[in-house]
Amino acid sequence: MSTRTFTVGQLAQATGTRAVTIRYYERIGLLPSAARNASGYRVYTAQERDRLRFVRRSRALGFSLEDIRDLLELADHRRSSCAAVDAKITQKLEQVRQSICDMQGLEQELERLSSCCQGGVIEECRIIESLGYEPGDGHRR
Amino acid sequence: MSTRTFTVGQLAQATGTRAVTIRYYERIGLLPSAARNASGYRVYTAQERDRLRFVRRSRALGFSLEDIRDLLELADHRRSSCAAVDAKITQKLEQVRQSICDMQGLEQELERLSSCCQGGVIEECRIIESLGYEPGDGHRR
DNA sequence: ATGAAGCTTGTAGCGACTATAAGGTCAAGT
DNA sequence: ACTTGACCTTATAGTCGCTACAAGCTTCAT
Repeated sequence: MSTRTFTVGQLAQATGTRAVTIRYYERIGLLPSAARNASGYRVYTAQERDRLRFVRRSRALGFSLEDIRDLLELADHRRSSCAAVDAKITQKLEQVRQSICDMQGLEQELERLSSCCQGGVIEECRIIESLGYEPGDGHRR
Repeated sequence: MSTRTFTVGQLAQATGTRAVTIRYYERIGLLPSAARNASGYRVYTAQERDRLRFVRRSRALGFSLEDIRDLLELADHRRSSCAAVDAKITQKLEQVRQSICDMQGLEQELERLSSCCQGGVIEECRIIESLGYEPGDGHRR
């Protein structure tokens, strides 16, 4: 049995998180209060490392800390249905797909703007014009 | 000649911005300090409306307020080359494309996770497992 | 005259960190 | 034994782009 423990810095290393972020997660109650050694240093177990990994992977998938709080709560009830978990995943998937669409809209608009730049001066710039701006004559010589 | 003026609320209406946001833009110096009428209300001209429109369209394209500060500075120098403007657009386009790629990665990962849910209980849930979490036995009956 | 809507200012809050300060602890080297 | 440097502790404030709230003044329609 592995009884390896971690300091906050080692846990940071092992999970690709910053130590300050780990303390932040503890402060907001996303992670439980860590045990302390004689001099007050936080001490973590492999299980806590896994929990943090779960948090970080969920974050990387786009879940908010509130979402993750819910996911952890769900995950801790081993005998409950995982339908709620799947629902969360599906919902996030929908959000991500919507974001992709939005971004593709931006991409097209930026392409259009870029292509209409002929390399002249601001005064005739179609980009600025396209963005709805007619600068004043403060600098018109 | 149109000498129409706007109150902050009318400007909000005309540009799809909230009045508080307009005041916020003024406070951080993104928009110049507005003129005031006798009772201290802000009074805007059509030119200021256009400037705000430019800000909002740029925001909608994904530019940060700092980016927009730069764009406005560029746009106000009518005789300068618009190469710098085009560079900003191109750079943002690259960022947007990168974001789309990232999001598509997320999309795939979420699809994979969702498809591996067989509708059982958390204990056997591949989703939770895939996210690197092995819950403790606090709830194991 | 009254009430609602709109304006003013200032301050505090959101999410998810990040940065800074001021100090305590530990291991290694001299 | 002492110093150095890396690590740990706490608390507080800052980031971005707003949003919300409070407390009061103005304008407008009824």
